[in-house]
Amino acid sequence: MDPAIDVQAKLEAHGVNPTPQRLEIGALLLRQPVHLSADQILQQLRAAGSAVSKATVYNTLRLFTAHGLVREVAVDPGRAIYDSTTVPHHHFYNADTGELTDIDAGAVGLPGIPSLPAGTRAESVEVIVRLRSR
Amino acid sequence: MDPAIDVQAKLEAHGVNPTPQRLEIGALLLRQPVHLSADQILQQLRAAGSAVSKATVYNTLRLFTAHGLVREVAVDPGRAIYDSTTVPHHHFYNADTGELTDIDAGAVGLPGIPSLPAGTRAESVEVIVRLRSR
DNA sequence: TTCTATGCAAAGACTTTGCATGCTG
DNA sequence: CAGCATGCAAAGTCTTTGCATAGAA
Repeated sequence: MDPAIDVQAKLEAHGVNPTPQRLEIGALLLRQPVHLSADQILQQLRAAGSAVSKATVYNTLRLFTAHGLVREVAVDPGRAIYDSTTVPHHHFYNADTGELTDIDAGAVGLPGIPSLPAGTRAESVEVIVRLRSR
Repeated sequence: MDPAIDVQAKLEAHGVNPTPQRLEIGALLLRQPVHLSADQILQQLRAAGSAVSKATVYNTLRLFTAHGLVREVAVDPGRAIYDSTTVPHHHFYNADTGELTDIDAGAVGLPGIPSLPAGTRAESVEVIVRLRSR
């Protein structure tokens, strides 16, 4: 059972055409829970000898996000982090190391979100606990 | 009681030298609770006839943040929003309009943040409720 | 062959850096 | 006069766009 099959099936299940570049990027993101920036993905591709362009990495990440294969995490204005865990959950963010750690949604109670502004619906509730190394 | 005095006093209380440019930027940010991006601040300065450069706006915002006069809110990777309310609180973020609204910290219960990773201390806990227009 | 989808070079947006200028002791 | 603080032009960094290419009908 070639693990590449998993990635291909996952792309197809989400309506994404499995091109070679998307399979390469998907292999890095979709086989295990990871938090990666676009640049980290590009580094890993280069290290593995791949020649996928930077623009294609960005476009692919945008496509994956639009199709629900990954989630964008906003912790640092200035670079997006992509999270391959798509079920609702929260994050520790260590501002000193840049390290991002998952917090299970069940571990955080969230009673009493106030009523939403008129004409809107809630799309997600995200808790970020910012840390500093001690 | 010239309101400009307020801004000057506030800068001095936080150890920031009140230069003309900083007073101009402070007047936009520090007199009332606002959420502004660097670009919005630049627009407002230009509209008021000011000639402060873009770089100075960015540098000043960084300085204000370092001295606790404003807080950076990470909602959109790609542009920072500066919040003149520095006491702990949370946010609604309308991804369609870009609008950011405060949620009082008392309105959201947050029982059970799991124990922190070893060697770290929590700096802040931020809840972001993402909205879409309906 | 025409039409659509794909991938990347080049362009754009946002932010930081390095240095010229002017002020302080 | 030496040294430091300040503000901005220019140089990054990160991301998106537009078009050439390749593939499908």
